[in-house]
Amino acid sequence: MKPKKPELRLLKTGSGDMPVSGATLIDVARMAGVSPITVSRALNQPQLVRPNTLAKVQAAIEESGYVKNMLAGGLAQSRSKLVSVVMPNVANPIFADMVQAASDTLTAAGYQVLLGLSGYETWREELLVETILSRRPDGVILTGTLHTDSTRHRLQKSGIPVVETWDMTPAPIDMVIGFSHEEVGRAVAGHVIERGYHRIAILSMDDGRAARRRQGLQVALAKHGLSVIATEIMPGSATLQLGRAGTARLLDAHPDIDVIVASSDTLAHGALIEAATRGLPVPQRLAVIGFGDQNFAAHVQPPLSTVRVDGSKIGNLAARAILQRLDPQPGVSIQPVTDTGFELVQRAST
Amino acid sequence: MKPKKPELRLLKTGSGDMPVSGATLIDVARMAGVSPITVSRALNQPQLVRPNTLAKVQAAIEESGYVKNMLAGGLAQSRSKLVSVVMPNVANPIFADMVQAASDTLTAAGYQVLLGLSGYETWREELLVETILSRRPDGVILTGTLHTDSTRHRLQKSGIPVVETWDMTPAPIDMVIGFSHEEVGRAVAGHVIERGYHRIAILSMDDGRAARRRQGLQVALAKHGLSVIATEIMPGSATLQLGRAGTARLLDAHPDIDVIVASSDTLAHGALIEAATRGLPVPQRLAVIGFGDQNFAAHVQPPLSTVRVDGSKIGNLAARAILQRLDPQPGVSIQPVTDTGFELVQRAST
DNA sequence: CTGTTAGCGCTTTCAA
DNA sequence: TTGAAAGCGCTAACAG
Repeated sequence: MKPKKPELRLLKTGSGDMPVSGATLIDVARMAGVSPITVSRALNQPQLVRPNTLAKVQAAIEESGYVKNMLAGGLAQSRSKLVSVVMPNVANPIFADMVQAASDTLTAAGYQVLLGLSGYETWREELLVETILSRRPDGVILTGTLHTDSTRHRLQKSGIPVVETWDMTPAPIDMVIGFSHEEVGRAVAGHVIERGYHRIAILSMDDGRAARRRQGLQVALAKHGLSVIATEIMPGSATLQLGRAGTARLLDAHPDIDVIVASSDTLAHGALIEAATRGLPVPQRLAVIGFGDQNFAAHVQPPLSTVRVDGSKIGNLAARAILQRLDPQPGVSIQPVTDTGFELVQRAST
Repeated sequence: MKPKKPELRLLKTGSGDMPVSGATLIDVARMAGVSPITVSRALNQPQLVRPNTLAKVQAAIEESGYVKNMLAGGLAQSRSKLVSVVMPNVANPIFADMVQAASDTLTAAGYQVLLGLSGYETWREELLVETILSRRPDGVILTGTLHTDSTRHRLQKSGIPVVETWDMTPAPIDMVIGFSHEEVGRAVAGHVIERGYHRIAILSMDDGRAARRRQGLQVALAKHGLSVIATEIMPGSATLQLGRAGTARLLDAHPDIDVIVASSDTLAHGALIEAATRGLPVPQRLAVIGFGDQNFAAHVQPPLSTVRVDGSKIGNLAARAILQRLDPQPGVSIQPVTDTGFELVQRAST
């Protein structure tokens, strides 16, 4: 057992040498001739510190190259200023839009984004969420409303604000910002029926939300005595190639298909290319309907009909919902459960 | 001054009640009838703990719903298990590919990604890097090699591994994984010259790396007595619309342009659409060259020539470079400075 | 294999 | 307006 000399550390750390690696708040305090807590205040609540003192502290900070340690700060305050955004991947532009918007909004409010890419399996998400919670984020934004029980419980017990996105659910973990995928399917069905298509095919990714849209579509079609004549479910993540390949398979098996309902604009775009290659006029001979739309559908050739959803809007709303919970702004109000809506965008002649 | 009773806290925290919010390591320790450090070991170095003890600890963890606190752990160990990935945005697919790959690699190694979206101005990046450093990440992956002096110094002083990406530089902060944009420009020039194009236009974003490519292109062209007859620099971030609009401006002013060199595939795609709208056969009447390529160029109609770079590869290499520094693997070796190369992909007839 | 002690760097009471 | 003391929850460094 050695002698207890707390001052010893101070002397060691601050010895006249260069500030080799990291200056601490205590170092800054000593340089400025004030107590550590004063430096802390100068940093976090400058209005509580006399301008004179403030100046001394700031000089010391400059000179020492001090960088705040949020690990220590977060531990002491139980506030990490971290918000985690969890989604399957960032390759899909609608997710990229979501993180981008969430990040912008959160950064502006002094938070940082802990990125969690979960893939499409809930057990992966479960592992990820556990790791994420160990960082004590101040909020979590999830994609979708389908999670393991364990994920739901852990998040609920954590007591931090949680937003589920891109979908609706009667039993949210906490807050929800999304829309009904079944309803999207129904809307597409309405459009298909109205246009009089009969030979309907689905080109879709292996993804739960896409499945819900297919479901909504098929149920609504059935009510009108229509059914889907072929379905192609692609594994992995959507690419133009997959869209082409899937379309080729569909058309090879059923040359008389008159409309392809794709689960994403990327697949739909692939379908357009395949159609062009085969010399099938779109939409006269073969109509193609997409989903997603990054102001995209109207600009490819030929233009697509698509269901337009706005990842930026969802990301922004989700971030604002979290922020509103963290420090409530009297003026602002965000519905805990919000339907951001979707929009069926038709090309002139589809 | 109150009596010092450290035991008091223990009694308070662990009072027979429900584990209301967060159980701590100490709570778990008491439940398992061991010391805190044993729990810590059970979690981090299970092989050092007798199976019997381990079981008791695990039971206690289950029962208490304990979640590790990495803020505390990180503070104690000075290792946050966090790596920050900084890039202008995540909307550009090549950047999305980069984060995705970096995240995959880092997650597999037990690290998490702190996302930093910096925009295209170095002063924004500077602010961001400062905030990021306050989280004490174990590594930082930057985009580009153009940074403020302050950014460079702070990072260098921090002593953590840093990788700059997407570019080469004679004076790296630490490590570099990228390629020369001037050289890309030169390669494009070679292609243009070889094909005999004379009426050369540039369609580009307002971005430093794009500028370097333009520079390389123009210098190389000049050596062959060629010059660019028109340049359109678009603000903001690349979209199909911008590509169309820019192309329209170029063609309106110079109807005889025979090749457009675009700074991204998105812009190039926009150019294709505009060309199609005007009935200009590509590439017979107007050739279009892109940059980026997410296996994209070959699949749009008509196909593009493009300079292919691989965001995934860069992200993966960058992550591995960081990891290799954090705990060196004898077998593995990654060049501190690596040229990932690029590839000029030609369509058959361009 | 397990425990004791002493912090990591910051912020929270309270007090001055 | 400033300071002293006591922790936040965890782990390193030694013991035993």
